[in-house]
Amino acid sequence: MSDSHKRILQVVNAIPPGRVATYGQVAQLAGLPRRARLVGTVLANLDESEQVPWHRVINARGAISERSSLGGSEDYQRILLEAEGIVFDERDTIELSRYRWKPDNQ
DNA sequence: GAATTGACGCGGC
DNA sequence: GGCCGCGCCAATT
Repeated sequence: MSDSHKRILQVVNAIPPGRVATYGQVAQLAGLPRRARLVGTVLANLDESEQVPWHRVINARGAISERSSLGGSEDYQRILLEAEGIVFDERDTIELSRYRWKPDNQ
């Protein structure tokens, strides 16, 4: 496991419930500016035993990017987020200005 | 080891 | 935020 991977997982793991973070944000917090895509690959290859709240990581538009291989539960991520109090609008997006995680204030 | 692909971001139009 | 193109890095083929 690379150090970059560990830092990414650490950041994702630090996202408080009821808040979300974009890939770019996670990448930057992990010390990897503009490596949003890397965050995606790492999460895609996540091991089951990692126990990371990957559902709190979304794309820059505030929408959910689903995995290549859907395990049948396509809306699993959305369900988890709604369970934390996050509301989706008609376009299946959330208000980033309201739910985005702010590391400074948490 | 080169080419391809992939949970993306950002600047332009 | 809709679509297009470019950039970036790792895993896969």
